[in-house]
Amino acid sequence: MRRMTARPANAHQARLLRLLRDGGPRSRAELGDRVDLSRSKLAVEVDRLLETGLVVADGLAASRGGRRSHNIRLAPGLRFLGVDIGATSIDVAVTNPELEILGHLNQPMDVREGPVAVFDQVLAMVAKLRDSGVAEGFDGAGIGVPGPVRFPEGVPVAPPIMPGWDGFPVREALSQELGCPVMVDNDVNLMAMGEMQAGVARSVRDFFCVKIGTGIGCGIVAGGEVHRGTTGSAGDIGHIQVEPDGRQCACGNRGCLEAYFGGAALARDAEEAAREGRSAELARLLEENGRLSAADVSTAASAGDGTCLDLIRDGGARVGQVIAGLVSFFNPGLVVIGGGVTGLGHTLLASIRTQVYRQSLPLATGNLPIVLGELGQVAGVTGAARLTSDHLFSPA
Amino acid sequence: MRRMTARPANAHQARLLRLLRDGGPRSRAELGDRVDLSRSKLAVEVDRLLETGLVVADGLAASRGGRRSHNIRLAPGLRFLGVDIGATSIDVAVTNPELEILGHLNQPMDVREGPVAVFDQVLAMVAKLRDSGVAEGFDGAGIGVPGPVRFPEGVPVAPPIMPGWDGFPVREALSQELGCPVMVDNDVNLMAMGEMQAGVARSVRDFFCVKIGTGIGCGIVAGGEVHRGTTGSAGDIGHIQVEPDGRQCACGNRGCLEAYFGGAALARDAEEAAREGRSAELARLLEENGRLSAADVSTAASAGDGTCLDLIRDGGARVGQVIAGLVSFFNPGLVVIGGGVTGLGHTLLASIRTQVYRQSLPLATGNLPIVLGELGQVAGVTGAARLTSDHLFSPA
DNA sequence: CCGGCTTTGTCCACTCACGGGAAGAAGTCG
DNA sequence: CGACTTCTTCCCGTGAGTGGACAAAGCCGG
Repeated sequence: MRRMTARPANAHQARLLRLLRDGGPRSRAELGDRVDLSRSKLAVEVDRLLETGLVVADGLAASRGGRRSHNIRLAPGLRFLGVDIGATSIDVAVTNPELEILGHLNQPMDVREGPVAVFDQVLAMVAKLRDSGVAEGFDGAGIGVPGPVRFPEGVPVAPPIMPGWDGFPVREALSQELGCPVMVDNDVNLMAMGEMQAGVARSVRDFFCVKIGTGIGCGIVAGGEVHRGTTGSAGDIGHIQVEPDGRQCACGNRGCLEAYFGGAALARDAEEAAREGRSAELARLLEENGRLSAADVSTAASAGDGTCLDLIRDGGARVGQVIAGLVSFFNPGLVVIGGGVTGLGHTLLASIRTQVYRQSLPLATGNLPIVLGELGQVAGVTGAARLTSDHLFSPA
Repeated sequence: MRRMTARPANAHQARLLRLLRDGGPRSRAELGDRVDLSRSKLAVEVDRLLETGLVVADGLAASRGGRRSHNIRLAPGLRFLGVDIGATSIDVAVTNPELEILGHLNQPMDVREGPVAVFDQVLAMVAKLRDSGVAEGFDGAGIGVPGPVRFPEGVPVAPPIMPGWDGFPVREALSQELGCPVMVDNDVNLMAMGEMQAGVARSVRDFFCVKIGTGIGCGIVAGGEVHRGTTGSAGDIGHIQVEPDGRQCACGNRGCLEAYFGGAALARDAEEAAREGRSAELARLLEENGRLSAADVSTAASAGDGTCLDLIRDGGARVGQVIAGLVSFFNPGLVVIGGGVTGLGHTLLASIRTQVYRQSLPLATGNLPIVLGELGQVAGVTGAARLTSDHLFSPA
């Protein structure tokens, strides 16, 4: 099953490949308009790409007033695999060379079951996608895990919520199984890359992406590049203190953001509210399922449950408080909110916005959009595919 | 007085110039070891640099076992000017091409007197340095101002503590007066560049630099590059909230960091303590001078005054609280503390460290040095010179 | 349908950057 | 003083890249 996908031989070829990826098929002439190369040079490079099979000719382009040009597109058989391992579920998707999703699967699974069980699941899902006919083999794969990663080696380091994964050679193992190059990164970084590729953050060079799921993390993009930090733990904002001497947090400290908001905290608060009789709706749902989740809060809130709306507003204010600080520090051009709890939608967003606009200085917030991510569940896998293709479409 | 300093013609020449700047004079052979160029190519580029006068031959190098090599150094007549405008004082310095300081002046001055008055002062100081013989003209100048700057244009934008400077064409005006290219940046960014050039942050690629002076700011370096943010206000951490519904701050919000710590807050707290009779030492100093400053607190603290030590410890804890959050977010490899109040020294540092190490996650703090800046008062001007030479030593 | 005009693709000769060999200059060391 | 090493210069071969010329292909008006 091993594929040896060719790699561009130089920066020019890499540039051309990325243009074709992000802008779709184009004529040679249009490519020429975009890159600063002489016509002869361009012809040579395109010919070489055609030879290696990375791009193919694809019919004639529309005329621009003279002789018609031949269209060039990325080899349509190229396939990228994106895997997004969340705390409680796994997403797997296959994309074409333009990073459009051809097939997508989602399956609940607790990451704490450990790398072996998770890998089995991932491989089963990959097999299923393969059987559905969208791909035979892969030219590259990207995988996101919910914890810090030593990026160059592709190995998780000291991940708090995924015991058993510390030091597990994710890249190595997956590359072995799939027979293609594999990139490993933190799931929030991939979400940020996804939104940069196909979502709200297209053409934004400095932004961050707050993912509120079971935990809370943040992908940082500075100058168009993902900032991973010295040990790969940049963006780990779930344990920033929001309340001195506040609630006990699982990490051992007190008053962490995650002790007040995020899927886990929200579920706990909801159960408490249900038991204390503060919300009939929640009590009913608790009775029904035996336990409550963030989704239940979302449901009840849309049904107009006041207690739930308060929970969301309070949580949004906490997150907003943290984001306000980070906005002052980083001065981004955009803030994206994503992750599982985006079901909470505009109530949450409004609450976050209020807090940020009130607390940060006008110069930093003056023209700062705070928006929900566009890609939802596929942000991570899209980002994974982007990371992979960025790597493959760079000089060998 | 106008000088037309030559610029490197290509990236190779720029590389060589920076090597000579940061590593001092070297032989052609040593240069060859550092850059990936053939002997012939290197010889050609060095010859061209010699022709333009940017570098000069300078005697013979020590033998490495064979024929002795000719030393090459940057033209010793090159002069960079660094200007650091603080809230309450101005620093001006002249450096040689290796960015070593040849002459340095400091003068108290309130930035609120406006750009015209400040410029007069700066030009007077420059003239004084010129008269002292360290320079005749300048090949480039860098200037730091205590507020956000639109970097490409070299213009301050909406600076809270320097009314009258908004939109003042600093680059334009200074360039006119000095007859050389001028770069303008935020003072904390320059401090960070200074520490990166000649201080504790040499060879660190991701760090930030917290400057505690009258206000509190933070220079951010990501991937070896200063991060300025979308509107140039990145690092403006003085108004991050540390206490919900806390003290009223001059910015209109409540509970800002600067309402609790920094030169202004410290002076106010000290005067209050003196009036309330909590510190005999402070009361004496207040009587003597009519008012108190951060420096007085420092003096009293070294004399063992308990109230002052408490003030410093409390302030350090507040700053530490903010830094802890930023460390989680950014995961730097180093945190540098600088600015006027570093006179408070190790009491402050200890307090900050305690807070950060306690509050941030082990992975981010495990190997995170938190240190005082090495350069003190010359950090800003050194950074200004560095910024300028970076610009001059890049392809035209 | 034909001939001018535009755009695109191919070819070719010229230039120039670059690398590496050779030889000479300048030192070291025994 | 001679063998060896290191550094510098000279020179030529290679190959990449550019720009112009020309051919091919299409549009459009007559």
